[in-house]
Amino acid sequence: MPTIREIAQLCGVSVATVSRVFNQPLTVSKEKREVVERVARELDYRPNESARALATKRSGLIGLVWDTDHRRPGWRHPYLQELLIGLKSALSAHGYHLLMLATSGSAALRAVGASLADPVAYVNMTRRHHLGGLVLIDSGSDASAFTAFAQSGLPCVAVDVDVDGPRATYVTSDNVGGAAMAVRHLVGAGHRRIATVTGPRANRPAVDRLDGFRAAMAGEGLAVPPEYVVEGDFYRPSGQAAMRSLIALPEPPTAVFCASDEMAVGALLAARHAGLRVPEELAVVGFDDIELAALVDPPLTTLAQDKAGIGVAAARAVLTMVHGGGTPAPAFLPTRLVVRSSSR
Amino acid sequence: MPTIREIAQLCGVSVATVSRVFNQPLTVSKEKREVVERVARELDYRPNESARALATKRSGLIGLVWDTDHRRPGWRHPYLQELLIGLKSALSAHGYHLLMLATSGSAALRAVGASLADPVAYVNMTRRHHLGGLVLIDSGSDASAFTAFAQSGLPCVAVDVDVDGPRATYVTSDNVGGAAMAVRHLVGAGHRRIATVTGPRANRPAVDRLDGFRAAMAGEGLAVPPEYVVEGDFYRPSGQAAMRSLIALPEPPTAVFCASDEMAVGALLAARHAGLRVPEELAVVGFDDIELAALVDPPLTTLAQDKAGIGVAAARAVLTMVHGGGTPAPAFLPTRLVVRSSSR
DNA sequence: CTGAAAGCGCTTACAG
DNA sequence: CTGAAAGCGCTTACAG
Repeated sequence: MPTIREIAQLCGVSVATVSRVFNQPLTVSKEKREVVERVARELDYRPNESARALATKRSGLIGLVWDTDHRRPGWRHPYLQELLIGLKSALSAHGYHLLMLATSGSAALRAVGASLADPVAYVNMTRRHHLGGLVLIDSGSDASAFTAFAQSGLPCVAVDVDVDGPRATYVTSDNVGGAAMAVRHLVGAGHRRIATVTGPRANRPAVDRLDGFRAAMAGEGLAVPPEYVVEGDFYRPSGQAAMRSLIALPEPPTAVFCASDEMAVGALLAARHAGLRVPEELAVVGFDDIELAALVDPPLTTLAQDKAGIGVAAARAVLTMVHGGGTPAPAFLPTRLVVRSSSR
Repeated sequence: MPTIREIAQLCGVSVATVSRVFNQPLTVSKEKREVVERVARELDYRPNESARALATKRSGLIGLVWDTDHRRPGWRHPYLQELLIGLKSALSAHGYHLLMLATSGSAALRAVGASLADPVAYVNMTRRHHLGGLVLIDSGSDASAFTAFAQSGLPCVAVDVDVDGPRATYVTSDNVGGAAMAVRHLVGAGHRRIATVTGPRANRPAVDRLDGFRAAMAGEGLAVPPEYVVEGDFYRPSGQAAMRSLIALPEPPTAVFCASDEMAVGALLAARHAGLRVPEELAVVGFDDIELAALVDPPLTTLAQDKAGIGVAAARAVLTMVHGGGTPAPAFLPTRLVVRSSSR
């Protein structure tokens, strides 16, 4: 690969001039600029990014923190692929690459004193590699660690976790609004006894969906008896168990809003086992709109999240901070009610 | 962040000695080494990776090529998440990070003359960032471009695409063996009229699955009439269409082996629409073992790929080359027959 | 075993 | 507008 020196020699100018042509082209005379540009093109010159990062203390990289291989092996992000597509596309459009940071739980890092999901380790990597900022994806157990990142002062944006810090923000769906839409949809279909299966209490989207559910029920003048609120963990078995307990109630609900599609599928299974027809005897509404939602029997009514849009919004937020545009407010992306056959 | 100079001053040694403590510890006297190590720990010293990469021409990064946002927007990798988990874990274990390279179709890169999926652009990025090597994931249309990478001489390993080059290899499932298992399973269940829905002709796994199918059928002494081989594109609609045409045959098959679970689900739908009972009147076997396979009705018999294992194998292969261990032979990971209710 | 020095390839005040 | 020079933080022959 040619270097800036070779270009300079071939053009009969100094390396400073060559550098300027790429970084502040307007400060170079038209003639010299054109010569340099032509020669650079002919030699297919590309700046060495390591040298660049060393000199400027900036790299064209954004870090991605996504812990994978410990503690919750079964954990599966409901829409990681779409999220990555949105994130990567939006970052690419601005010439940034995405660096998936090695899990801090790795042997190599543990050797230097880092513990699992250790924010310090990630913050160090960020500095060592001159990353512009960090995107944090919760892998089901690191939410608390995220707070520590957020306070590091590095630009960071979390997905589906609310963090707070000088240069920290987050992106999530409008979970409150989505849950409210679910309630209004069910009420509109004539339901009055509506239960909900929530996500974990510690999870922000779970809390918001419950809040939205409660607020909308109150708005409709409907009561929510305590036994109509069952906590799940977002996974299918918990939805199935929750539904089983709801069905066993003296006065079971006629409709249930599940805080995730996985749990809604579990609810569908429980209904089938109990011999309940869906939607005639039980209406079910989920949240996420995962691929499976359209394929189960009956197809699931759900609140679709703008999965790729969340990735795009996260990318925009980091880039805004990287470019000195201040810390953006948290973004709440609208959800969309997709009515299928599991409710009416 | 402290630098090597500060450590050196505090310890009263030269920067060379400090550097050696981290890179060739045995060449430093025990006393000095221990002092340096202690001070480094106290200051939480971490080497600046940009400086390191500049000096050594090596970075602790492996590049990932996965084009996302063009030409085939609907394309979905059947097991990207598991693949990434395997890849990242195995890389992490050796202290390497994974750099998701910006899509070369981005405006920024196009501006410098790179076209879509342009191997040259990726090869350049690899050099500019001193990446150790490249992992290539086919996004449905880039297989041909992969050949160009492979010939660049950079260490690269492709997933599910056969590439050939001085430092290129690939990882895939034992597709031939998997298809053969499917055939033997169906024959064992008493079927003799067995059809197959293949993937695209240009796709290596598709070709291998067809070869395995044919070989096993021959081995069982069974004929494969030409109309029993229908080409699909791995997606559901194509499986559904293919099954429809098979059902319409004067002598329809009693069993079908689909080269992907998505197509098998399509086949299931076609069978349902035609009023055929599965598995009584038609047995269906898929390939992949995606999450959906266990959840459709009836649950799908399929050949499970070792998804994370493929990622791990890819990681091992690049690292072997990075560490000068030569070019590993292509790896064919075993598949596992998972018998569910769609066949018997 | 250790240090002085050159070098990796680029950027950016500082003079002119 | 342009160049000489210092500097980013590290590594590695080369002497000793």
